[in-house]
Amino acid sequence: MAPSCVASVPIFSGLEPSAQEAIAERLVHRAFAAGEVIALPGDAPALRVVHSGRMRQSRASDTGVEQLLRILAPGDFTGQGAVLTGRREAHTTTAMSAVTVCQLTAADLAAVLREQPGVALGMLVEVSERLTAAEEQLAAITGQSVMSRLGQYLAALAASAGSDTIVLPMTKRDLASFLGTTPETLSRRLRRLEDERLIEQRPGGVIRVRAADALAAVQ
Amino acid sequence: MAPSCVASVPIFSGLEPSAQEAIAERLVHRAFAAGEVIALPGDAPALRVVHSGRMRQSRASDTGVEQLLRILAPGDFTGQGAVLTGRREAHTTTAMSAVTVCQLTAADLAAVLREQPGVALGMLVEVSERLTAAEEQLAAITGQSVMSRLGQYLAALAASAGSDTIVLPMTKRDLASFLGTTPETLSRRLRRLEDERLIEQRPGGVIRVRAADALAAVQ
DNA sequence: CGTATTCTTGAAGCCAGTCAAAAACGGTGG
DNA sequence: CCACCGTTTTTGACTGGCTTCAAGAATACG
Repeated sequence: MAPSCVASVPIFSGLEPSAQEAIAERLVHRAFAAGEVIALPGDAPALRVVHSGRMRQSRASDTGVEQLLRILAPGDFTGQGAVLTGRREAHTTTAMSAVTVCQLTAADLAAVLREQPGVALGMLVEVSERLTAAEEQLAAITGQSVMSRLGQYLAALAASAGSDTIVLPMTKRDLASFLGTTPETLSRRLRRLEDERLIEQRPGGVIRVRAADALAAVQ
Repeated sequence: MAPSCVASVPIFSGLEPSAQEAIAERLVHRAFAAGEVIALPGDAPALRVVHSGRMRQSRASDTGVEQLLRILAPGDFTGQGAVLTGRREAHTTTAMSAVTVCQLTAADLAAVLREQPGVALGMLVEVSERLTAAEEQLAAITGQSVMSRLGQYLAALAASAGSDTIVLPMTKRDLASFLGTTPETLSRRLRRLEDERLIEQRPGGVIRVRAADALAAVQ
């Protein structure tokens, strides 16, 4: 399992076999059951790469309101913020399903980055994309209504799925947190989109997008 | 000026003199007057390092509301998002004062990153910190009141200045945008903080913090 | 010293949050 | 296969923080 893990991870897969083996030796594998906590704020820094399953990452504000930041799928990594800056972990990470992760301590990651310059570049590209996404979301939350954010989210989901029937990749409660609102408001906005004939809801978080263009342009 | 520019920039300053010279040859220097636009959404990607002066970076939502993302001081860089992912520039960057920048095209940055592995690592650390900051702000905007965000901002400013008298590093209009609110609301909240004897406002954006602890804990 | 911004203040309206409870859903064991 | 239970989701009523629009005051700058 160890070598296949390294090979399946984008930031390591481009390396030569000998380099991959060196990394595999340092990696620690861990498994978590659905719902289990993988990391809490204040934990020691560690780079974690998802091998299988999905995990959710959130951050609580001072008042306790939780903001869902992202969902990590196989190949995605997390923990670079704490590892690179020497701070403690700032996020809460939990397993959404049964999850296996490959873990690297701060010291081991430092060694890998020194020996394998390509890894830093791969991580840099990924972190840059996340930063752009976070900044886009910041602008959307301060400048657009919940209705508008929801419409764009659903339109984007349909576009990336290449189908007009989509399955929400998380519970509606989580989607509300991700969009920066409450489950009550999300429910009402979905209802309004249905009333306006832009979507059609079916059980199990299945949504049929009837007018993607209009959905992405909702105010 | 060219060599001193490379030496004064954190992501390049650690390199050997010969490497710095190689980078200096690729750098293009540009100067901007206060208020001038340095980059607009849709511009061709380029890595820009601030040499002198300060510039502001913002992002507009679909409805036109502007979100101030950050202010760049000498040594800070921008444009990595577009350069690394091959997309077009997403932010608006303007000069707050007279500004000189060192610029690197996407192709030249790629060459530098290939030849100088240490640069990618330095950029990775910086971009990671920005991502953490953006995520923190995201959680603050969805989970805390304007009052609370303002209190924490002022307390942090006083702490980093090491003094109880601080000068706002931007106009109040910009601060409102940065905090995700409007100038009107910011004005009212500052007034309330004065009424509660937590701060004291003086002309020119000068604020005396009278109770930093209470300020950081305001709800 | 005049003028354009920036900032402040007032009044009114609305979007979204909160609290509360009913309804729907999904999984489980008998 | 179906009744049961906990969770998720929905709906209703209400509240409130913030935004908006508008106009006046203060400030900065040429």
